[in-house]
Amino acid sequence: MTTVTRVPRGEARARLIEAARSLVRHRGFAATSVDELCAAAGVTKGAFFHHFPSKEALGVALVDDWTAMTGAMFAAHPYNTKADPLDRVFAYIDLRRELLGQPLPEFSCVAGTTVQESYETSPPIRAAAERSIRSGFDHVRRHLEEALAAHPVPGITADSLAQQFQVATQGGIILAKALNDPAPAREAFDHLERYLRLLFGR
Amino acid sequence: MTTVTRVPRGEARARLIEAARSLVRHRGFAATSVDELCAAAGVTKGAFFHHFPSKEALGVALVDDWTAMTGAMFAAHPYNTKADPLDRVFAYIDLRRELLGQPLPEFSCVAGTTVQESYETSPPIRAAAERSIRSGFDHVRRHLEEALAAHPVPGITADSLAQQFQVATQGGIILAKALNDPAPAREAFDHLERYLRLLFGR
DNA sequence: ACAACTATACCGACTAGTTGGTATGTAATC
DNA sequence: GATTACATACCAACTAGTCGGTATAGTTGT
Repeated sequence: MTTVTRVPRGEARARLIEAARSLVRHRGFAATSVDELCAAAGVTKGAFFHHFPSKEALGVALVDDWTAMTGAMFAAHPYNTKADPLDRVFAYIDLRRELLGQPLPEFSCVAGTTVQESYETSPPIRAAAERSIRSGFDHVRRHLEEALAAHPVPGITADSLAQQFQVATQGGIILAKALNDPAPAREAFDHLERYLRLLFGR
Repeated sequence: MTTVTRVPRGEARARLIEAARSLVRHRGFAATSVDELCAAAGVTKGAFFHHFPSKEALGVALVDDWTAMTGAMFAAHPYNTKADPLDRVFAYIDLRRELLGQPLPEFSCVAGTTVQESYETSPPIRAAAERSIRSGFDHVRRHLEEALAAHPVPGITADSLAQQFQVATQGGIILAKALNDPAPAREAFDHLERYLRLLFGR
């Protein structure tokens, strides 16, 4: 007697995205089949193609959901309340380092993983990844703008500095995957912090 | 009358790796089929499985070939002859920035792309990517060791600093792919150079 | 010098299983 | 009673990998 615990009506879409987030982080997008996705979500193919016109469309939805998820997480964090903008930036770095305590597939970035496979093959997914990455450095950019307004550094823009946060994040993840060790990802933030302290004279 | 220009005997293996390098950079490993690989190399499936026991084996060969290729390229470059180790490091950064002048798929890193898809699904490919990444920062590490010996910086090791070169490289590539623009990759090296100048007081 | 043998390099048809996607049906909800 | 939210059965195309065969190069005995 197999207990057919069905996914409650209305939850299929969310479950599919959840399953996709996990599977894509572990295996990548191309290597994850629609059938696997459905099995992991506890849903049939009918449900899949009811909610998404294609696998590609799920990819876009996945990345956009990721953008919203991470955005909400960073926006809700108490580090935003600190008075000094540079303190907020350093607290943000602390937060990112904390995230690296989880197992590797748990801190890997859905947008970063996805864009590697789709930047040429799927414009819609690439565009979604771009939105995600941009939203990522928009978070720090505001704090950096404030910090630079109070303490200008010649030749440095908030924009290009904010990009370095994503460079450290994404580069750190790849190193961690290649060396099978989260340490280099952590060190990437150590160096970024030191760089900022040198720039701002802290 | 179709001119069946056959690949000369003995070249099939090299052609397959060449084709793989190109296709993987454009589409990723999982999304590239063995049939596509053979077609691009101008070779049949018999040749493929004569030289490689599996698609995974080709992946390993591809990444190892990549390691040898890039290693030889950096080793042969004139920047190695400069007297001052830090000058060598800066010249290396210049070289990397120059490479970013090519179209995106041409400067993307085979190891970085591959490890994203295979770090959990294929231990042999992940191991090959690890070799590649390590060989990548071994190049700069020697120069950094010399530079640090002459001008020690408290709390900084050549190893962890060398890793930052790969972080900048890999992170820059992902940003470039996501934003569809090589500029952030170049800026990653600008910031890395400024960081080094601050650390070493140049 | 040449035939006989062996090993390597490659060809191309085939297969069993998987792929993304569809067509049609049915139960719940508005 | 119409729309939404699924389930099930199905399909053509493609997947990695196999297998019997052939063409070429190297080796060896005479």
